[in-house]
Amino acid sequence: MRRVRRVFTEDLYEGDEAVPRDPARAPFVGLLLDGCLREDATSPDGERLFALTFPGETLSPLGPRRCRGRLSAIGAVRLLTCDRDGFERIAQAVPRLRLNLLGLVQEQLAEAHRWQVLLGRKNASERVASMLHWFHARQGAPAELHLPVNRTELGQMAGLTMETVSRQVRAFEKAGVIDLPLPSRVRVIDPGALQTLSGDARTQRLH
Amino acid sequence: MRRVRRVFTEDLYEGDEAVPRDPARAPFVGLLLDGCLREDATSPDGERLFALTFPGETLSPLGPRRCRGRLSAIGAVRLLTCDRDGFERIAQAVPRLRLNLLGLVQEQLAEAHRWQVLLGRKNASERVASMLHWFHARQGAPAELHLPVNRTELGQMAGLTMETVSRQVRAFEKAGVIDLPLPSRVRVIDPGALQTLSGDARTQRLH
DNA sequence: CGATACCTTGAGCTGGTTCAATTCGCGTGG
DNA sequence: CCACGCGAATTGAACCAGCTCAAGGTATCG
Repeated sequence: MRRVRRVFTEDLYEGDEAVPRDPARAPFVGLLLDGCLREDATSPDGERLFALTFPGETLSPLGPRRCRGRLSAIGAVRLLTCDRDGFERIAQAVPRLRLNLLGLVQEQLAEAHRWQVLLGRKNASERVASMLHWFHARQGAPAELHLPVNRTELGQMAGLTMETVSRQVRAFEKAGVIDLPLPSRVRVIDPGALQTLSGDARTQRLH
Repeated sequence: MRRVRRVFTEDLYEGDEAVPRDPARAPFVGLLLDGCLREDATSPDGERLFALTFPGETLSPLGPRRCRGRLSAIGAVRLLTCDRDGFERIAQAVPRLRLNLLGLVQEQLAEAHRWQVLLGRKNASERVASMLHWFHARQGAPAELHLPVNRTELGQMAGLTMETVSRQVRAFEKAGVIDLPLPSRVRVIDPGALQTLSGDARTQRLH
């Protein structure tokens, strides 16, 4: 444990500050302690929000392809990081860490596949329900879930327009599944209904 | 090299035969020598084609989430595989292999992100052009690209119906970008046009 | 030849986009 | 405190890309 603490450093970022991704300087692995991170992909027509990271989630090492995206802080961020050399040093002592590292990337792969299903097979209502349900679960199922991004950016992640996102969110509010004291604050009244609306309740139950 | 050959085994599969994925028995890493593999995801409403593997591409170890999908052969398949124990043994001798293993999973992550962009941001024409262009490149840019799956399955991957896939493919044929001696055989006349039509030509060039 | 499985094409429908107003939350200055 | 302004969210209405449904067309095989 002492060894781990020597190798990891706690980095602080302000809102909109970029987290370095250049393999030489960037964190090799990271654990998000506080705040949110956003990953923007650079596409031919400007940047678009691609993924969010919530507290307790990890950053895993990036392959050469992945570096194209921008990673930046939303609000104040505390990030526990470790560079490649540091990781090599503790991995030498604790070989099991290498397997954990593989698991980290695999978890991201699973996440990417969930988005693939969302984008490939779900309609607008299911997409928005899925996002709300995922974010709610990933934030530890709080009474009030915080949306760290606006409707346009939710739309970018789900492949929808801001208008469609807004309509679906309001529909859930009218249906009594959520309450919206503010556009960015969502009180989840019925998490089960959200999951059902997301269209993958059965898969979850079968496993 | 001799050590590698002792650890890897060459497995043969027939068309539609399933490749084991149980983490205990499944190939831990694999190199596809001949034929094609398909990966089907089990969703609430039946199985759907998720991804294809072409000769020369690799199979990487699966996280617990990923095992839900079915991996099976399309036609006659030669697969060079290695189980977890075998991998541990040679990795002990050749530490660099561990990093390559990570790179393998990262490559899959990059691929998943390409599909995420396709499904989230592209229209039908761009999706079909992207698929054709990717498959063409991954098969080594042959004069005649082989589509190992039917229109319905192309549609499942791209989030389109078989009819839309058919219409777009015919449109490319009429535009003189491809030729279709048979529905499953695509002579790529103008690979550059395919890439332009796919909508990510600029990104490619910038890098 | 007939059967089968896949592909193609057409016609209408519709979910989601687009475009164009409002409306809301909130900081600012009078 | 209230009017004002601004950015985001919401709402409405028209439109259209892709879906659905239906009717052939075509390669392959026994």
